[in-house]
Amino acid sequence: MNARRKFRREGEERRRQDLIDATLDSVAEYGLQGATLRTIALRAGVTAGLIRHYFPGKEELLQEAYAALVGRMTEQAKAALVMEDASPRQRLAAFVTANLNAPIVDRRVFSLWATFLGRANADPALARAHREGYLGFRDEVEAVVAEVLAAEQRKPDAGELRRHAIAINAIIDGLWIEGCLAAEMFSPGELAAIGVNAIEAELGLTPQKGGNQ
Amino acid sequence: MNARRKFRREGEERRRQDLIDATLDSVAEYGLQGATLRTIALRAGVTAGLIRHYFPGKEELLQEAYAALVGRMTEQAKAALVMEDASPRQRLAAFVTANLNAPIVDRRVFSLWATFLGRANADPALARAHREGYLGFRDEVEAVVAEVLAAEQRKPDAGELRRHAIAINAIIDGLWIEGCLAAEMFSPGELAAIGVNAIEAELGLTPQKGGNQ
DNA sequence: GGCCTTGTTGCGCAAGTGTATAAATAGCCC
DNA sequence: GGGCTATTTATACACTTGCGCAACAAGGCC
Repeated sequence: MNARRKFRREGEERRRQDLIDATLDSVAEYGLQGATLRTIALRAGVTAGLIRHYFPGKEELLQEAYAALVGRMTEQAKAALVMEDASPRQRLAAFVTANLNAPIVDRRVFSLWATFLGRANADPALARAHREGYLGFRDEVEAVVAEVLAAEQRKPDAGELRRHAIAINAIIDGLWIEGCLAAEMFSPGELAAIGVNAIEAELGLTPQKGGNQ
Repeated sequence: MNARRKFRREGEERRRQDLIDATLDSVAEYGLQGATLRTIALRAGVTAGLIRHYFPGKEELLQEAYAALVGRMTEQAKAALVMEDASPRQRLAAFVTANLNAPIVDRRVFSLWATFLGRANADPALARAHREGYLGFRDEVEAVVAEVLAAEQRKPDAGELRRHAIAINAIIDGLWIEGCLAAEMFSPGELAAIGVNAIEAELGLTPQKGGNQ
């Protein structure tokens, strides 16, 4: 009796990923305070002590988890931009639509985003991780906007371009938040439609017949 | 030696407010995990045991603190709407401008907002407090938008009005976040100008000469 | 001024935390 | 199949946490 628990050895990268995923799950469900090493380990199917074999401490685990989250979010968001043979305007619309539907609009992701961002004030490492992801996102927006306006024969100066990008970024972020916090208040696709309309109005694009395809 | 600490008796309401303020300060500075009863009490200038004289437990203290925060935020936000002798369009612009400048655009407030919202997923009481403040805000937006459009002789149906309010709310929220997280990236008044422009574009208002007063 | 109420302190406690470390065993190499 | 090693478990530890409770004293009341 009192037999020692059976276990399997996993590859290093696999185990690290499992621990990071378990961390994100725990934070999303119980918050930062509820995400203890024991909770995380339980969810990952290991014992708490193992975590220190892969991470110097809890803080580093949390930082890596946040970095992973930001990485996945921006990766998914940008993925919608790689459409070949599409007009800039269509690509912008597709980008907005992708960012205002599942899986990006998601309560769990929002909960994680807010939780970590709340600590960014006190933790420079988290603040940096956020800043990098955010600026990358906005650069992407600015690039597409430039293409859209160029296709319309318009030549905005740098300041105008920047202000458009800021506004469009705000529209996407704001709608994303509304969708995450109260998904049941919107019909499917409604947020995306509102977003595309608002953004095309911001850019002064003339509405296309049939709404927006 | 070992003298007992001197203290003053405060009025009940005053002490409760002090404790709530100390709680918000602690959460903003150290996050939810760092906001321990002892930290809060230290900042309030009392000992930890006293907190239980005013609140059933830590959870209730946090909930009341969040409710107080939401109340103050929406109160400040709505205050900009009570301008007499101003056109609806001017009132809308004033509302947007007020929401995109200090003291509403503030790192500390954002940190608190994000921290509590991150836990709203798991804590229904926090979720309710947020929902109430949010819906009140959006109703306010919708009412002003209705006035603005009426002044332009336009008669939007309920759905159109709702979509405008959603978009405008998103613009304000999104710019608010950008401002809170990276205030140094924007010149004074820039965010408000971007917001007013975006919102007037959303509503299809013709630009007024001299930009927006 | 002395008493009485109750706001307030100070201390203790059990539960839970992150970390340290020794003991065990899974799985590869030969 | 028998070691070797590094992954994994298990346990211990010092510390912090929220909470309970008894003693104390501040300040109103007579």
